[in-house]
Parts: sequence; C-alpha cells; structure tokens
Amino acid sequence: MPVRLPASERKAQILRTATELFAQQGYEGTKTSLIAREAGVNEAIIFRHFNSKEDLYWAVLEASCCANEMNMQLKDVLDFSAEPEEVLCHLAEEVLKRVSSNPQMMRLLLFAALENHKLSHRFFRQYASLKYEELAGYIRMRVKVGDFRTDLDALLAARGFFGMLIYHNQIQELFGGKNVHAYEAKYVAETFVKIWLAGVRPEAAEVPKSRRARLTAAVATM
Amino acid sequence: MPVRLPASERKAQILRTATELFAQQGYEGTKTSLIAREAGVNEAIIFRHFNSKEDLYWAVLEASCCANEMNMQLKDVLDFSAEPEEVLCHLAEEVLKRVSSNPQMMRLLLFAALENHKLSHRFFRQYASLKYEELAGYIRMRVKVGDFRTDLDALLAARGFFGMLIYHNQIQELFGGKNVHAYEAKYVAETFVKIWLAGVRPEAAEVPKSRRARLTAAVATM
DNA sequence: CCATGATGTAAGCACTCACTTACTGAAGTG
DNA sequence: CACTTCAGTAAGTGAGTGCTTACATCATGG
Repeated sequence: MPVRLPASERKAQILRTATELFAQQGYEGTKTSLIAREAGVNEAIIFRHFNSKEDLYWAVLEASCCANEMNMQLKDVLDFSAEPEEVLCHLAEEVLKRVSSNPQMMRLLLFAALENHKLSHRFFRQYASLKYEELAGYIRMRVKVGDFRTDLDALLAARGFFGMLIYHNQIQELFGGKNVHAYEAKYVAETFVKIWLAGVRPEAAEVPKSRRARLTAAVATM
Repeated sequence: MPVRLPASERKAQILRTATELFAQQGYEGTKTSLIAREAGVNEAIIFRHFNSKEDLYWAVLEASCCANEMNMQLKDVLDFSAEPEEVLCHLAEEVLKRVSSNPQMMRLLLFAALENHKLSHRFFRQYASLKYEELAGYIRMRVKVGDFRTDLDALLAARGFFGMLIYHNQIQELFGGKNVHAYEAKYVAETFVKIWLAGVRPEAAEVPKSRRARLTAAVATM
C-alpha cells in the first residue's frame, strides 16, 4: 500500500534522503537504488523528479549551499561596537556548534571538493570563503582603529582563525576525536580566541622583549 | 611486446599507480580497469599481486602511512634549546612545504576518513595525531619553564597551531585557493607563528587590560 | 462517469564493475 | 631437450549500475 504524495513533497523527500547519503558515502559511493530504498520509493521515481544521478547531486549541493541554517549572518555577529573578545568568542562558538550539530555539511563539502572539481569551488566560496573574507574586513577595520597590529595580513589571519576551529571540528567529527575526548564548544572557542586575539593585538608580541624600555617611557609620561 | 618485470617491481609499480589514482578519485571512484590501464598492464595481474581491490587500497594506505618522506621527525625539530620562534617557524614551514609538495597524502587521508571508517582513524593517528601530541608535549615543557601561559590547554593549542597550517593548505590545494593567490610557505609560516606564539606567551593576553596597574607595580620595585 | 493527468510499480535495458579462467611464451634448471 | 615456474594476456563471469519502458492505480473536473 504505497503512500501517495504530491510531487513537490516527494521531490523534497528524495532530496533530503539523497543529501544524507551523499554526505555519508560521497557521490560514487551512493547508489541510486539505495537512495530509493532509504526513501521508501521505487527507483524509477527518482528519475521522474531528477533527470540523472548527477542532476540530483547538483540539486543536493545547490540546496545545501542555500540552506540558511548554515548561512549565519556574519554582519550581525561582527558588531563593531562590541569588544573583539566577545564578538569572536560568539562567532567561534557559533561556528563550532553549527558544524558539529550538522556534520553532514562538512562531509558534503569535503566530498564535493575531493570528487567533483567544478562545483565544489563555488560551493566552497558560498559556504566558507565569503565568511572569512568578511572576517578579514572586520580585521582590517580593527587594524585601522589601532586595535590590531598594522603589519597583520588580514586574510591570512582570518584563515588562521577559522583554521583552528574547522580543523578541530574535522578531527572531532571525521577522525573520531570526539570518541576520545569531547570538548565543550564554549571552552574551545575561548581557548582559540584567546590565543588568536593576543596574537593579533599590537605590541603584545614585543612585550617580553622590550618591556623595561617601554615601562620607563610610560612612566616618564605619567 | 610486453615488458616483463620481476614480481616485486611490478607490484610496486601497481602500488604507485594506484596510490595516485586513489588520491585523485577516492576508493569508489577509482576502477581497477583504470589502474591497469594507467600502469600499462592487464587488469588480471592486479589481482595476481593483490587479492582484491580493497587489499590494494589497504596496501596503498599502509605504504603511505609509513612513507618516511612525510614522517618528519618532530623530536629533531622540537629542539628545546633553541628559541620557540625559530623552532615553530621551521616546523610550520616544513609542514606547509611537505603537504603542498605532495597533496596526494592529504587527499588520500581525507578520502580515507570520509569513505572508510575503520582504517582512516589509524592512518590519521600515525600521520597527524601523533604529531600534534608531540607538539603538545613540547608546549607543556615550555609551560613548565614559564615561557608559555600556565592556563594553556596544550593539546588544544597544538591543534590550533596545526589547524591554521593545515586548513590553509586545504584551501590552497582543495578549494582552488592557489589559483587565486599563491602564498610563500615562509611568509605563511611566519604569520601564523607570530599570531600563535604571542597568544600562548604569558601576560601578553592581559597587557591591554591592566597595563597601567602593572606598570606602577613594576616601577615601584625598580 | 469516464477522460485526463499525475503518482506509483515491476521488469528489464545496455552497460560497467570487480574478479576469474584458460591459455601463451619466455627464462631457468635438471 | 623436457619440465617447471612465473609474468603476462584475451576473453570472459555474475552481480550490480544508472536509467527506461510499459503498465497499474488513483484523484479530480467537465
């Protein structure tokens, strides 16, 4: 006794199932017969809704690109009036939480990058690259104001920031790290932000070297 | 006119070819017929040297695990008598160079992690996890000596260090970053080390907050 | 109430997959 | 030379693969 659904719902359901499976096993590793079985439909109706397996895959990536759950609005988070420490902690925690609560996206993105050369670049740009370019913009502003070092490479610094977070997530989710030790998002966020922030602030790096010199200078102007 | 090779050489050649292809297209995406064609032999002799495709894959991962080109000796690099800045810059540059000069390994590792659940964890442990545990050991020593902050989570800090480097490499190699902008390994290494190092050094993080208070205290004891 | 169009299925299409079988020819050894 | 050994090949094998076809079933509107 088959359950009859309107086409749009059935299509959405297939898309959902396919997303899960493509994320788990990649494009080559996911057979259309399995998608059909998991979705509880006959294999033929996959090809009524999508012209080919590749079409379905592109639709999955397309949909995942635009899934607004992952597309956090950085502009809202990067509040310039708030303290950098707060802003970045919030951002870091949010990134950690989103990625680890939905590891599918990371797997999908990596699979796409490894398997499919063309689409993944666009996927990546929308999903990640834009983000850290926004952060780079924020960094440049902070540099202008004098909060961050003037010799800072904003893009690399932004990459470094996300790198710590995302690599950590990869270890936890992909390489079984979370089976060894589960970290709290807040703790990880604070740890990384503390390191990164101290590293981009002016003078901080020079403190150990010429502390005494600047001490006397400061005292003189007091 | 077929070229006759001794079994061991033929086996090694198949292994080499397979490594390349598995790294490029993953396990599922690489067909044995293609391996044979690329290696210039009949498909059947693959199965004379390896019991199955999976056996061949495991042999590839095994061999790549133990390939000493990637297994840099961290103990030699983490020279405790040298300045941390030097040590870490050298380490970072080395990591960047090795990975970008041989992106196969990264792809192989990621494919293994995504596709094959069992073996990849071991692969990862040997290839990466051990490394940053060694770095964590170095960090703990530096903490003891007082060079690094006492509240530092050594393991997370080490992860953060490698995270910046490896994520950067992923962007450059996997997501087409190097087509947009090619970075010099030395420059990237220095940038990241500068950030990270300042972030783990004691007091540095507190400097902006209570500078004036500590100034007066320091002056009083002068 | 039946024509229409949409949702569903069973069966099978051409093709590819990993893997096997049966054989060839050259090199070495007695 | 006869015989064994082993690197090599041509031509398959059955089990899937993505995808199609022919047909059944159901809701609905003129």
